[in-house]
Amino acid sequence: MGMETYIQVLKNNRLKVTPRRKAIIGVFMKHGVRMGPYELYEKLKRKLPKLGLPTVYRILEELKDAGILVQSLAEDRRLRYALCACPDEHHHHFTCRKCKKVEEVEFCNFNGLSSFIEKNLNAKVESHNLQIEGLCARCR
Amino acid sequence: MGMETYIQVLKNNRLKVTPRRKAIIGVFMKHGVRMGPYELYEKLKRKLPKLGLPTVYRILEELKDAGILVQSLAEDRRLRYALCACPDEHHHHFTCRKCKKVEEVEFCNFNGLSSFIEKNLNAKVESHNLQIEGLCARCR
DNA sequence: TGGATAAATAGAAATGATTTCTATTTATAC
DNA sequence: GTATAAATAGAAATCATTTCTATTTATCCA
Ligand SMILES: [Mn+2]
Ligand SMILES: [Mn+2]
Ligand SMILES: [Zn+2]
Ligand SMILES: [Zn+2]
Repeated sequence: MGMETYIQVLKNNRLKVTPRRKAIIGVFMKHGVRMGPYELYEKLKRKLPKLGLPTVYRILEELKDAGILVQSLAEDRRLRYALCACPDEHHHHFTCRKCKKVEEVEFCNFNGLSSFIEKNLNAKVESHNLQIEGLCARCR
Repeated sequence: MGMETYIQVLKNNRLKVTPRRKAIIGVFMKHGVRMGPYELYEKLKRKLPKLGLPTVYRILEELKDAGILVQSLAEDRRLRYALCACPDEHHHHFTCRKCKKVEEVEFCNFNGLSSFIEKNLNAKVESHNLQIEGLCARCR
């Protein structure tokens, strides 16, 4: 997806198209990697010396709500975000342990899981969250 | 599993069998529910008025390392722990959104997932974490 | 094109879960 | 019982995240 598409998503969500928001999206587009608020802040403060860390936190949250980013918690329990190409289709993400690249995984055995639990526990599955880690093609 | 079994696990891990450790295990055995450090602290301070919150944090971590508890992060991003009956077998856990009961789920399509990713991304899957939520048989 | 307006932002400060530190207590081995 | 290392309480520190307020800015419209 190009920047123009993301700008349109911002507009659709009544978010102003600001230099800060474009810059943050730009960093994600450039690196294709999972990043935390402070990492983005560090990467951007050369270009935007007056950028504030709370602004980064807020923008990341807004971009998540707009469906541009997905949020996750890394093993250090801190916030991470990554671009998500198709937030409307149910899918998961694979993250490389070494380079942090995030790739879409269009595979999910939700039905099998759901019917197993339905049958064995007589419970109703309402959501599931799957985080997959490993080594990407380059890093393996 | 009974308390005696857990006491043996403590001994196997060179952890002393203290009233605090037994009390924390006891709360989990009694409730079968996912709990956070502060919740345990509150439940225990009648019986153990001198209990300190840092002690609860430390014991929970130790019990996790010993394989008695599993750690997770709830949606509020805070620590939660639950008993795990068979830490050696790969499996997942189902948590009831309403009553927080945790049940074992001996279902996992790891092979399918792994070979999908291997084929499509040419990546190597090293770990996955699946959290399943819904309503248990009683609460649904 | 410029002014009005609400949204966005910076910077300082607060928050609060979690961790660290140190003196004291306690479980365990002998 | 005593010695020992492990465990604990309580105070304090840490630090990621959030809140607050004054200022700036993107957007809309005359
Ligand atoms: Mn995605
Ligand atoms: Mn288990
Ligand atoms: Zn990689
Ligand atoms: Zn329930």
